[in-house]
Amino acid sequence: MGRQPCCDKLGVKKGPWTAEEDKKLINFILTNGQCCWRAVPKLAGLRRCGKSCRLRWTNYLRPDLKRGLLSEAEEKLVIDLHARLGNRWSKIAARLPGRTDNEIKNHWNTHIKKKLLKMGIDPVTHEPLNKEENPTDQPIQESDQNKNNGHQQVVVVPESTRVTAAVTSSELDNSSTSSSSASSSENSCNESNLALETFNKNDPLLSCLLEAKDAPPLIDSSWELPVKSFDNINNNNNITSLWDDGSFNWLLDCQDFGIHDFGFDNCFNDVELEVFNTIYDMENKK
DNA sequence: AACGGATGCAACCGCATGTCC
DNA sequence: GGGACATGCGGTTGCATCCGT
Repeated sequence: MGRQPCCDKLGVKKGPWTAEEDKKLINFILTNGQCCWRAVPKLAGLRRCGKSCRLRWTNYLRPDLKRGLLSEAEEKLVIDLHARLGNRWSKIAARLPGRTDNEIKNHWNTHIKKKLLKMGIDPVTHEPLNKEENPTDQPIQESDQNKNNGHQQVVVVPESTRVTAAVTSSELDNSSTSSSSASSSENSCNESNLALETFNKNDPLLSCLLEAKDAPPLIDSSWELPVKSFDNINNNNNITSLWDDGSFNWLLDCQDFGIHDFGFDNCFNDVELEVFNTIYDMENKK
């Protein structure tokens, strides 16, 4: 007996999501929370596979997602983590708050890989492509099998780049298991700072990258809540001008999300929540 | 302006893993 | 312990957009 398909293939829609479908999914999850993805399409009135709903939510609709290209700092962190973890994108994503495994995977394949190759660095081994043999710095193959739940994956790390500071691969694994969900973004934010601080500057690749002058701040300014904007609203009650000057573009990025589900309602007072709802309505009417 | 190749990203697929009974 | 099912993960694909000719 073969395994049942995750959903009834007949009558299941595929391809890009429409705004209407997004709205249904968001409404459902905001009302009911995330549970039992298999049942979500039916309950939400969607002709989609549960898997597809989960993917759409985690990769696109989730409110805590950052948008736009990865910053220099994030890119460096991805490279560092990839050197230690290999293609374990979800583990890597867990260290970058607001980023999804899919996003990082795509960014790696489309940007970072090419950048590394251009720099003469093998994106798989993180070693120089035409590296001369150096007996004092032989790469050490760290079998990752135990940490990787049986995956036959070997991360090749040169001895000079092995972690001597606070974060080790096993620690990464341990922490990521506890911070793999969106709900732990605060923790993972701190952890990503920690991981960045622990870059081993002896790594030829990392030291090269770290030499870049004027690196942007680790925390993307767009990630901060526009507290000033809320002050203006409280004082002036002028929502439209605030919207026009871009103060609330971050809300557009978040689309229409579940502030209650994510504890954001603890961050906002009643006026702010009202503003949020007004903006949401305005955007829907556009 | 039109065409074709390159690029980037959202979404799908199949397998692995976790959990429940 | 093992089967069934739900969820998670990573590789891959398809398509829209960009860009050069």
